[in-house]
Amino acid sequence: MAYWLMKSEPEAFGIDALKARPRQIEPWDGVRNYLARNYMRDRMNVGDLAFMYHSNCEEPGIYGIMEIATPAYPDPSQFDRKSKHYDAAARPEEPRWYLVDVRYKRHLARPVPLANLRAQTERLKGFKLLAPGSRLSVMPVSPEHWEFILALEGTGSMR
DNA sequence: GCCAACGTTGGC
DNA sequence: GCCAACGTTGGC
Repeated sequence: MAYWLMKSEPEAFGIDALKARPRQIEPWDGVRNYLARNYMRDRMNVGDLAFMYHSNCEEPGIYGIMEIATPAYPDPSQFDRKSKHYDAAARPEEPRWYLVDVRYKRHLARPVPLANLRAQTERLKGFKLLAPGSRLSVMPVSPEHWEFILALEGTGSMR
């Protein structure tokens, strides 16, 4: 089993919205970055776990845990002219963008803010989220980093 | 194939 | 709202 981190803007779709879905499942659509796509399409498996990271908000950080609920399949929004994720270059017989469905697992008891992650330069060495200028919206998390971040969950502010 | 221009991301 | 970093586009 592998671990992941997936970013979302909570104003658009956050952990609360995922929990509120009827089956607590949602397609993770709109990813338009090739590396992020490749992670979903080629390396994710059903049952993998992912942190939900909230970006572009008052307190960026990790807020919840999701489970990968489906294998990757073509993102329907690429073919939808009315979608803001529409891609005129994508054709059904040759899809360009893929997604997975995610299922709500739980909220973190206490969110782990980005600032707290940044303070852990030693233990989180190599974590892609903390790489300068990193904007990847889907990235792998090593088992060691996953466990360490979960250990931060209950600790509140690290300051 | 280079690279400048452009659009987007996302912390602050 | 600012702006730095990054990915993509398109002219040449």
